[in-house]
Amino acid sequence: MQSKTATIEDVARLAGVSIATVSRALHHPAKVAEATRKKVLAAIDSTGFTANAMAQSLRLKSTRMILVIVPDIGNTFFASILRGLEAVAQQRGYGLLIGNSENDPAIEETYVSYLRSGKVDGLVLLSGRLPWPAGSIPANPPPMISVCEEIEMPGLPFIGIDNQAAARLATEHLIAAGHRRIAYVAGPARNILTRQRQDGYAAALAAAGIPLDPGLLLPGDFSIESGVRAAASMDGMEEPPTAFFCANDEMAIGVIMELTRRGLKVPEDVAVMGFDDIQFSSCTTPPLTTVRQPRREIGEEAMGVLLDLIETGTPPSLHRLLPVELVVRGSTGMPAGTR
Amino acid sequence: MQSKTATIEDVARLAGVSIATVSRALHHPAKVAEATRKKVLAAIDSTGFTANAMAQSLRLKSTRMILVIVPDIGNTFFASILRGLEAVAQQRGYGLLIGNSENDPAIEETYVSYLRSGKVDGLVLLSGRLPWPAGSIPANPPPMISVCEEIEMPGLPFIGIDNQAAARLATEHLIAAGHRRIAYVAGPARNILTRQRQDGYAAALAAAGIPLDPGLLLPGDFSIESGVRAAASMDGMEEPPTAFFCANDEMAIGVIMELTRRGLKVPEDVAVMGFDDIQFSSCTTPPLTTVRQPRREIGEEAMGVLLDLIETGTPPSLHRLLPVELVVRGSTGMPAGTR
DNA sequence: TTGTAGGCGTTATCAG
DNA sequence: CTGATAACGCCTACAA
Repeated sequence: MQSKTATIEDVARLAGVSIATVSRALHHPAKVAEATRKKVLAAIDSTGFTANAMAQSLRLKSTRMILVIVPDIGNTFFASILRGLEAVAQQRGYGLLIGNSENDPAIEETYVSYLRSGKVDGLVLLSGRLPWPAGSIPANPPPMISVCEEIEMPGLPFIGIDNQAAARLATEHLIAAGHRRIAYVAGPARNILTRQRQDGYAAALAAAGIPLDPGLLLPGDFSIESGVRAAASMDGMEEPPTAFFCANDEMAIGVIMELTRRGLKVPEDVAVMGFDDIQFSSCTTPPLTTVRQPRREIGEEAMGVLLDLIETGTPPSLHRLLPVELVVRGSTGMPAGTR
Repeated sequence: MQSKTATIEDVARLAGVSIATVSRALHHPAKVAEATRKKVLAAIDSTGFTANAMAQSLRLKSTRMILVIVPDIGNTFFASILRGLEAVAQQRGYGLLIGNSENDPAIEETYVSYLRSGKVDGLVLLSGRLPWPAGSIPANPPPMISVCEEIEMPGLPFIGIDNQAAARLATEHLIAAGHRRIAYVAGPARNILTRQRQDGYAAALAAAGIPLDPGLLLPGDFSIESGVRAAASMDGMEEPPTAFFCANDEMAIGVIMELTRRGLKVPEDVAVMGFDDIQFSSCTTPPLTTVRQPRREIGEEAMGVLLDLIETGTPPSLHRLLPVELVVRGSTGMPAGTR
């Protein structure tokens, strides 16, 4: 229709009112006579007018955009969380800016600039760390929340699960099935999830009176390949584990692959347990027993808290843990007798 | 430091110059005396000034933001494409707004409003369709490009692969291995990828003098479950296929799962071929033979073209196809003799 | 080389 | 109920 996009002025002219009235008709319908409102709406319709978002944001000092920093967009673990985040954002009239950081400081730098320049109103951190170089947190940080991977910072709200309790649950399942030599395949050493899950693993062992064998603490980095390596490390052991508890599903998948390659049967010879319940965990042979996090709910909850924070300004200082669920599939079972 | 974010005025005052000079020092350093530039930079430093992006965008009529509509954020297929898109966007000073549409018109509606309200400068379509209700394409559409799933619209540039040729390549690999009864597991009926890949499949069959058996055209929807169903449909057949060519990897994974569940060996009893080479395709038992798309390159190329279009305004009307690669892994092989 | 001033498109305040 | 009008923060002719 129009060759350039219409402005509020065009609408005003066509409707025969002032631009103030047009704006009011849109945002405070009650303050405008029904008849003029109709005229304005008609004019908007025929001009195809849409308010310029930049002008609005400048005036209102709010963009209704939330930045989500995710460490790896290719990790399906984050997809459901993003869906949850987006669902309530959309519902409350906010948009989501998904930023894939790849753990690259240069990229995080870019995203920080979005905050500082006012491109977004708030921040969701899925990356387990603040996007600022250590120690240089700004004096007045933007509204933000950390999700799943807790970030230690006073006043920073967090939504996730009780990783220690969940890991303990998982390990207990293995113990209940008769396993006593259970390996723990860890994530990156400094990762908080790794540490919390290892604590849960240790707690379950302790409660069952099983001494923790440091030789059964296997390094990993959350990748499939590191799972493969962990399983391969059985080679050097005089007393190999009868079960692997992996800090995430990807590594568990790697473990299963390598075990299978070596002709070991899962779960008859060795049991494998994952963590997270990503989509493909039900597609392995055998399907993976794991711990499911309520990812969508985590996302929904997190966005709710953040938007409350933005809109009301009340720092909630919240630390909310959602319940997990043990998903027993085929990769765990009775241990292969005594070995 | 400062309790409210500094504006250009604060910087100007501190540096003892006008705001115009500050702006110039930032954007046209050559037009400013070296000494004053230094003063300005120092003032910027000590105020912690960052230009307000909304004000800039309003003034410049450009947001340097690109919207990417992806149909399903949980589909790992898109991750590498997004990385490619992001890499060149970042490099050229643009940001990416990733919009997950879930094929939901209501959500697409939201994203369209981003375009109309000037929140973004351009659009990348990974969804295979325009985000406007049929027939209501705006008179002056924003700069955009379709990727992977071609959208038929005059003047709309496209970057992807030659799906027909790729599918033919895949099918020929199966034929070369001796298969003559090859099933095709399709995607959603109206999906263009499905049709193009089926054409390639049919062409390969025709070239080999193998009649196309319509009973071997199996419905699917790109999901793992539909792959399971496709494999299960062997039940009713008097002459079951000795190979499955699936229109994507997810369905191939489903096929392998169901085949295995039925006690059939892959590839000894039945061969399976996928399409896309998603991450987990190397983790199935056996690992999946498939066709790899150069996804990162596709993303990079697409963003390059789009930004050229935005910056120079020249409609390229481009239709660029990138080469694919046959990735032979364990799920294909010699057919089980004559059957 | 620098400063002045107009305007980008909105919204909200304040008179009428 | 409606209309001027002043910001919002920035960039860029134009003038000095």
